[in-house]
Amino acid sequence: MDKPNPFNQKVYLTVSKIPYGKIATYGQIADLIYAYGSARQVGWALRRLKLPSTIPWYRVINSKGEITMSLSRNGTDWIQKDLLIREGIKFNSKMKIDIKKYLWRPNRIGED
DNA sequence: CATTTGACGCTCT
DNA sequence: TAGAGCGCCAAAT
Repeated sequence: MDKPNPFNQKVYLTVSKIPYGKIATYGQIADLIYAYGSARQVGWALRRLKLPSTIPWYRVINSKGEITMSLSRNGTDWIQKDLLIREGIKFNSKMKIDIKKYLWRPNRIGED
């Protein structure tokens, strides 16, 4: 079975805080867990998730405001798109999200 | 142990 | 605005 890595746990914890209808980027998550520059490791952590999961993994996208499509994801990328649309997030003609509008802003003062 | 791969991201052209 | 190049770091081969 999977050994619980501290890094992964931090990723899952942070991702779990993303509110409904909002999104976060890989780099943002990495930054929040004090691992600036390790965006790829965030992706690696989410890849290890078994679906279905209680973690809103689908609310994490890349900095371009789009879902990272990859054959290695075995179709989970399209599932992600569907789930986001179900939360009211809109995609434009280029399959992109208005990141400025939906980006999650972690514990700001007076929030949370 | 060396090399490649990958759910990323910033910078330069 | 788009695309190419480079840096990043853990896991897989």
